[in-house]
Amino acid sequence: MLVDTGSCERTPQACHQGRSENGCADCKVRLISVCSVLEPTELEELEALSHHLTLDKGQTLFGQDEPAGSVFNVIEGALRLTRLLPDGRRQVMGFALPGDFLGLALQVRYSVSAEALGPVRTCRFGREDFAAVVEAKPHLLRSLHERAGYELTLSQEQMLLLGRRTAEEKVAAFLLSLRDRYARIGHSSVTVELPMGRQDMADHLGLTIETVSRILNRLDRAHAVLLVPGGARLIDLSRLERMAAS
Amino acid sequence: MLVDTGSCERTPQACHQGRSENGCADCKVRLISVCSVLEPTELEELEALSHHLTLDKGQTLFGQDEPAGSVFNVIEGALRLTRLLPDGRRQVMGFALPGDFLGLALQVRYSVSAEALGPVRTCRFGREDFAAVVEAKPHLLRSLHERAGYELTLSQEQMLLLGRRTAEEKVAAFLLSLRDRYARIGHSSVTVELPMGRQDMADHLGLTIETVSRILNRLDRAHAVLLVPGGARLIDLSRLERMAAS
DNA sequence: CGAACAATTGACGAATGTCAAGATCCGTGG
DNA sequence: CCACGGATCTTGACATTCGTCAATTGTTCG
Repeated sequence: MLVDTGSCERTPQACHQGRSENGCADCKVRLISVCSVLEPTELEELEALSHHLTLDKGQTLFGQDEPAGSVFNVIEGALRLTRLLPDGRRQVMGFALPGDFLGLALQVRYSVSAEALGPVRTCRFGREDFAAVVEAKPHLLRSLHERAGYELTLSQEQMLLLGRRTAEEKVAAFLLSLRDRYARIGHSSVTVELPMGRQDMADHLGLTIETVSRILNRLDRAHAVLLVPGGARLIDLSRLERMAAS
Repeated sequence: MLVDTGSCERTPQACHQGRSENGCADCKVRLISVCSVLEPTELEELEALSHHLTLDKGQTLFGQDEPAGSVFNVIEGALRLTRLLPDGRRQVMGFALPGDFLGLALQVRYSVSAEALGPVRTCRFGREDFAAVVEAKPHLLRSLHERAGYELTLSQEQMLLLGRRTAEEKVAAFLLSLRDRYARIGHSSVTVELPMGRQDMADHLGLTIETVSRILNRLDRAHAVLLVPGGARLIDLSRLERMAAS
């Protein structure tokens, strides 16, 4: 069961806030985030509106259908983005990694909830504030739109996976896609970090926790991957790629 | 099997082109399309760049991974948007209806292929032309971005369906969501048009054609729906809603 | 050390897929 | 108008994948 220690939006006093010590100029994710399209002066303008916000493992950044008061840049850590069915069945729509922007559709309500998988650092903006900046800077909107297009492509890939792949293909494709996403943000390694638990993977892939566990261990025994605590080393990439049937 | 009579982009001479007789001013979908945010003078400007294009049933408007030469407003008819796995398994990502804009992410390649489910009329723009207009009109970009957000929400809904719903829930939810989409574009009716075949529904819901057929007929026998050629009358809405488990 | 949680493993069952046979629909051409 | 043929849809019998339930092991952290 998930630990819900409350949303930061609803209980702001529970969250560490305040401007980052050194500002946007040496932000770790500046070059991979939406901010990469901003000029130095624009960056300062945005910085004036920013709030630093950190979460601990299990904390909720925002909940599905809540009014979208803020938008966020993920600086460090990972979150899971989920949607619930009334009876409690859960679908993990995706995982947010450093450089990702949460709330990029600028919609009135959040369409998913976002929960920290471990310690997370974010850069928060009031949605209205941010929308005003976007209104004045079409190239920022353009950048958001490009990201939305990328998200759309990712979710199409995920629909193909959920609808038409077998359990083994799903797990293999998941490991490979996670590796690609880490590579995109400059963290390339044969060992893929898996900050989420087995249940999160299952809810992302439309499987049960038992099936995910069985397949991961089968891949391990077959020396296609090497399971390590909190991650998996991809040993036989070409075999995984064949398995994933991409 | 699908009839692929060739892409219009590759064989333009096979397509009826030319400006609509009466222009954008009395375009049937103007008020529900992206064009709804344009002023009369802007509309004329866009009209100058537009080409009318029609398709017959089974024709391909564009193919997955092709360079995105054009973007389209759907004026009349319906298309299926699909992605293929190398071995031929197919996922229908969605169905495009009148008022929908194809290519709204303005990406370099199409991420899906689009095939006409029946006679289709579209309004075509060269992607570069359209992008230039968008560049000059931030409120048009804003409108595209809003639509992208809506698409993102739809695809999250679909991921939840594919990953966590049972076959019966999938079919019920599909019928209801189609009804909602028709209502959105001003075509409300208890009888939902089903311009796609059973195989298309199956590939959209992550099921087989036999399962879709069995469930639709079971719903019919249970008087929850009434199957009619090319559509379904939703008899017992509240039962369907309970089934869909939304 | 021990309690709580997370992951693994096995035995079994159910939902859905597969295969195969018919029925129905629909456009075409006589 | 009717008859034909192909495509689409329906239905049944059976197979398989994956889920369910339950027990066990492993891990984390006071």
